[in-house]
Amino acid sequence: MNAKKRITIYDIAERLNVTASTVSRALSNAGYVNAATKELVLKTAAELNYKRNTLASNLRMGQTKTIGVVVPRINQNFFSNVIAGIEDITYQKGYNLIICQSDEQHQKEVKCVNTLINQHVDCIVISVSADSVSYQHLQNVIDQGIQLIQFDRVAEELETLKVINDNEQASYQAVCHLIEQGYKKIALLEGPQNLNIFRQRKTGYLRALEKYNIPITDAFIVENAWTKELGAEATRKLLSLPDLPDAIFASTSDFSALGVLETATAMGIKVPAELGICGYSNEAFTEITSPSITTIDQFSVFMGKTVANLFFQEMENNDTSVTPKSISIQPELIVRSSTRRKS
Amino acid sequence: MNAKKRITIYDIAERLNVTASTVSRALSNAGYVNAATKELVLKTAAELNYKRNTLASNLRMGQTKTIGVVVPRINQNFFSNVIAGIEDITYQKGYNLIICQSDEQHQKEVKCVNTLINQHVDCIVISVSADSVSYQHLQNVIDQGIQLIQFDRVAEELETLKVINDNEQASYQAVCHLIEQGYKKIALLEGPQNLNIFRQRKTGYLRALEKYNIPITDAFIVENAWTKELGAEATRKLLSLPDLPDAIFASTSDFSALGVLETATAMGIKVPAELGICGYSNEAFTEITSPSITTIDQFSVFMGKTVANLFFQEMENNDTSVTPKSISIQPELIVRSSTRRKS
DNA sequence: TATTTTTCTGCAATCGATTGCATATTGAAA
DNA sequence: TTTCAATATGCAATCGATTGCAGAAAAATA
Repeated sequence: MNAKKRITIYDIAERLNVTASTVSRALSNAGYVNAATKELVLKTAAELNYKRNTLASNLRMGQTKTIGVVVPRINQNFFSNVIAGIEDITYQKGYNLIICQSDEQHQKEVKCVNTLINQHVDCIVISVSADSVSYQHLQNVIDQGIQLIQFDRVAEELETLKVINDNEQASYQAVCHLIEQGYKKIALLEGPQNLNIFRQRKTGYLRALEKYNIPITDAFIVENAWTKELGAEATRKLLSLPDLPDAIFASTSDFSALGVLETATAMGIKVPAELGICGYSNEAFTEITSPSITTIDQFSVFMGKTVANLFFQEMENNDTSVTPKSISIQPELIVRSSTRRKS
Repeated sequence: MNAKKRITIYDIAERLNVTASTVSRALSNAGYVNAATKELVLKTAAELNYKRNTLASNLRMGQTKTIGVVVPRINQNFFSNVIAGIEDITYQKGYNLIICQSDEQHQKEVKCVNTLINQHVDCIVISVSADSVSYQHLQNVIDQGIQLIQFDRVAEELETLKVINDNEQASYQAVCHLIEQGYKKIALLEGPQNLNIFRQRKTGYLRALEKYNIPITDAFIVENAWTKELGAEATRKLLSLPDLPDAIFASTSDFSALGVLETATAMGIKVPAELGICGYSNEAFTEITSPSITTIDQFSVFMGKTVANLFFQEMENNDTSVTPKSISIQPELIVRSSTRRKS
């Protein structure tokens, strides 16, 4: 690599017979600088193609104007949308993003978080990985005086800023909708229960059943079915029970719901007539399957924007004033063909 | 914000009655350090919860072990997959990623690139935005001695490392396939011609027609139809021509192809019997539409890995030895129901 | 034991930008 | 003309980690 030496403020200073101080002041628009000098500096900087060394600047200033984001999977729709939302806001404020992927592995997550701390980011935004158990690394972030914002999948016991979906309510609504459509034996595909979001979705499911006085059937609750394949497998199992369910709520994801749909279709079971299907996330494809899949929209881009805005708000009133520590976004049930039996 | 002072090597040094030099050497495993001293340093560092200040380190060392990535849209499947691929490799090597989004706007792209230069990233990976015209900002990157790697959408005139898809060949194959299936009047939905990829795809289309001695019908070539909506609109236009096409190659994206499919279906035109449809990108949904859509897989994650590996290779043999400057990945035509007329 | 080599540690400079303090210049007010 | 404020610039320290050089201590060799 051609490691040419970069132009620094000293080069500019030398050329103009002033000191670096003056150049610095001219470039950063701070303090007193003669108008003519300033113009000269600016002109010379442009000529020499000067680029400020952010490292040096940040080191001196003690802040990096950088936000670190840790998500389980960058290329998962929900997360990439959240990131896009964050980026939208932070870009406007002149902040940078460093993005890390935990790959759903606790150990990698810890490593990512530590790297971000070392990088002196001003804030860490995280959605914890599925196999997280300990949260020492997050406590660490707080101890280092770095703003920590959790979103979606959060460690509830940690006192941090949080942006979450009201999963329980959304799930409750979805199941109520199924019941109102005449489904009576509703199965639940649930996700890893160490994640708050999946616990909440389960609670919503149970609450809806309770409201309508529908007994809970243990066999209808299937653990850990959050990929298309696992959804398909769960469906095969459910549909071979002596007492069949008449609806399946894939609370884990739309992919899981897709697995359900494909399996049911392959088995010659009619959706929604014989089996109702509801997913979670409002992935783009849910609209174009046949039948289209009822699901829950999480407003992911908006969620990202909310996270970023929360950070900037918190920055501004650093007077430890009491700001709401947890923002809850109301997801929306999107009813489509896969659950519509009544007009 | 609680800006607690962080522990530095000086704090450790003071506590142990040695100098920062020794602490530094102990922590970075470089130079001579007494084994006992080293152990003490390590122990104390852990106790005090010391985190190295990467800013200071990078400033001194002149390298950041960071790669900047600029893409048009973070949350577009192809790009988020490429990023995931890059991340996979760079993570293993202990490198960080800074991700920026140009939003398909040239001006924002320039700003992103400049920020990355300021951040002293070791490498910039970019796929240019749709409305790019000038490439001065990229020339800048090179001039600053930063490794530049272009992928997918590249400015061909710039002499940089490139990782591209063989778009022309893929497009050629797709159209040949259509012709072999008996389609004779094939329309093309093309993308912005200032992007190399769309020019290449058009060339492939023309080459295929030529091979089979099919005359070019200007009315069958529709400009700028790269969203679902634009694809739908183009389809309405095409299907109201006096002389109808019998196939549409949405060379821009699968979304465009989806627009075609939906419009055709709504108009009561049978796919693939009356109209063949081929998309581009192998988005997840192409598999689950009915009929499923023939498309081209770009191996996006692999592409990301290739980009990252290329960077590290280039790093290692910095002796300006001649490495291939351009890697071409062969995309794969995935034939599905939307174009299958013959068994 | 004397000499050379190896190991250990400290000193001080460095990376590039920023900033408090001091000094110098200019201009305005008394 | 004197006095004070405002403006302009320089000096030098600072942010935290790294490293070449030098001297001291320990170990190895003659």
